[in-house]
Amino acid sequence: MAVTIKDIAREAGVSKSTVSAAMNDSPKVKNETKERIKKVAERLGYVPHIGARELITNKKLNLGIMNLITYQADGDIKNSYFNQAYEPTYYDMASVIMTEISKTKYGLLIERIQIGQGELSLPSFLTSGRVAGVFVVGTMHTRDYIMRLKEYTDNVVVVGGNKSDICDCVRNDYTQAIYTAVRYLIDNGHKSIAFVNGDTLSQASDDKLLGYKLAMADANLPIDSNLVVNARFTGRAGYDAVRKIFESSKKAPTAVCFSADVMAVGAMRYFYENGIRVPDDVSIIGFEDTCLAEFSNPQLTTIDRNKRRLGLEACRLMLSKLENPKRGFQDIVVPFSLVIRGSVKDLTSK
Amino acid sequence: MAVTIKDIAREAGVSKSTVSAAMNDSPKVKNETKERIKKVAERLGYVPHIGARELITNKKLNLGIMNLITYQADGDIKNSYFNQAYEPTYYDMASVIMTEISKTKYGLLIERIQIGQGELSLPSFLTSGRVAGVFVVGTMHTRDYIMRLKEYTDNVVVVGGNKSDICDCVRNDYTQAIYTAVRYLIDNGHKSIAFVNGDTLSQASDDKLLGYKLAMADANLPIDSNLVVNARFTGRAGYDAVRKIFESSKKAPTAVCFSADVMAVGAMRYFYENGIRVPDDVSIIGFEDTCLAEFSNPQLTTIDRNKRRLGLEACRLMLSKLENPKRGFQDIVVPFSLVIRGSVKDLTSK
DNA sequence: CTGAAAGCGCTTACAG
DNA sequence: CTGAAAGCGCTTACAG
Repeated sequence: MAVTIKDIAREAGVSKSTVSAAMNDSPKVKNETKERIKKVAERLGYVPHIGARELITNKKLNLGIMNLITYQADGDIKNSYFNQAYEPTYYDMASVIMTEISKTKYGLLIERIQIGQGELSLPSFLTSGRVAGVFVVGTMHTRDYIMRLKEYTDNVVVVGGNKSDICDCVRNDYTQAIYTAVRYLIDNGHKSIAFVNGDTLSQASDDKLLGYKLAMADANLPIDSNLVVNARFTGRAGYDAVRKIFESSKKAPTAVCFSADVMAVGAMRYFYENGIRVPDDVSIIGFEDTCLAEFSNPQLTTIDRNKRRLGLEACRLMLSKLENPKRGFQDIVVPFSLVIRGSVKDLTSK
Repeated sequence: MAVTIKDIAREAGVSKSTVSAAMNDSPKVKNETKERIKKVAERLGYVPHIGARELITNKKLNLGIMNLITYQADGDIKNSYFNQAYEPTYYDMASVIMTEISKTKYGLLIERIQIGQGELSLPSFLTSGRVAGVFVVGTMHTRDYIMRLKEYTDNVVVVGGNKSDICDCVRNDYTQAIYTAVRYLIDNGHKSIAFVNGDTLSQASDDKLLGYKLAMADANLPIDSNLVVNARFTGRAGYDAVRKIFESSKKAPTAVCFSADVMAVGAMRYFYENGIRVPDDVSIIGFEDTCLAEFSNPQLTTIDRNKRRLGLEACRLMLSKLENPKRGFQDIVVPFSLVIRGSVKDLTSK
């Protein structure tokens, strides 16, 4: 049996109420008594019972994080990383949140949720009433889905998605980000630039396309609709996208902007297999800055979303909402940055 | 306010005891009453209060998973993926566990723990008494550390570590695995084979070294001690290891076996930068089968640890221990398999 | 400043 | 087969 406030009360010669007040640093308890009680608690190895506390305060002391998984055969992590959604991105985001939340009084539950296949399943930590709030990671959800979550809790923070009027959001300015990427290609002398956009179901795809169009327009470059395609967030999709572009175009583009690193690195396989050299024959740029970008050869030039900051802000928002449930929803836009590595060739100095 | 058994009792015209028994499918309740009660519960949207249940049963209804992180500056996920421990491996393992545990009555808490820097920190879900058991992912821990964990719970399952007499273990036969990898190189005609082993602190390094030695001995191949090095589990370490080997050897080895994919792919950067072609000039083989292996060019031949099976067995062990706390500790060895891709050249057909 | 009492939502003997 | 009572470990008014 674990030690309880009753044990401490007996040992310290005070009542349970006093122990409780002392452990919660209530100003009602004399400092001397408080210290004596705390010392006893320490000695006895007292750990408050979370369940009892949740019961009496009518507040949950856990938070949940849900990774929205798509394109994957039923929980099977084998089945080729190349063909499925690239999950390490979720982990990067989640890992910051884990570290931050572990410093608070909350525990952090985690669940992977498969969505996009008919009915939307909900995380069981939500439906079983375990959590005081949830972090939703990823862009592949709809407003309706968030509404479903909100039947269980009002404390929803979407990390790396889009602006929403029904929950807190932490995200990047996707239009500006892709604009910056394409602009960088243009500044390096590229004129024929393909754009491999993300999934049509992703909330960010429209913003990204706008960024591409704006950058091209600002440089007075015409847009060839054959060079703009949508693809899923997998290596395979990136591979297929560039194959289609390079096999069908009379004159291949000199550069390709991808709306996710995973597609860019997938495309590198196509280039490698076909003797098309990066960056000598084609320049490419990604978006996200995953480990894939740093481990590829050449290393991928990309846009760093600042996942650490994204996670930090998400925690801040969650904690503030928990403190002050009535405050309005917030939308935090985190700055991104261009990471120049080795996949873009400068055509101007040539 | 959430609906409680009291509400259901009133609505169904029975006592709280009966509601409780009915919801727990006790045989003591007549089927007819049971169904009536369940229907009411359903209609009212009843969700049992986990905390209350934990309190009265004196059992925790959450489990914890801890990812043992090494080589990393204080929770900072930026700071170069190339230079730090490769975490997606943890995520792969954890992801299977998430999926499995979400099907049970347990919730799953997650935490990243930095170890190997002086004092061993414990996950707060353990010290705060939230969990009924913990999954420990990774090889970078000591027996002492497991003992520390066991001060809090007897239900510890180490996933992907080594055999232990004080907890359940799910792992691979590292000696056999590396033997198989090296043997594959030998079968492809390689005679001068370097071995980049893992961190000296990893529990598996000794086993792996043995596998290398056995394979070489079985083929009557001499071991050049200059070709056997230890390295940390980072891309940078793999890079540095092969640089050292290739810069110092008079005759470079024709093949290198790495005890982790992350090091192999890190080494590919060195080869790429120095115009050493894989597999034409040097053959390499990894261990683990991470996404890095599939996304590299050429794709990395490696050993698949069968992470899915590893995670599945870990869950099975945890659940069985929870059911039957007195059973002895088990040691499950999961079969691995060789995944042949494009990083090994066949010298025999030449 | 300290203590006695009530009660959160559940389960578990025990009585009928 | 069903119900009344006790109690898990805590916090929160309230009384002194």
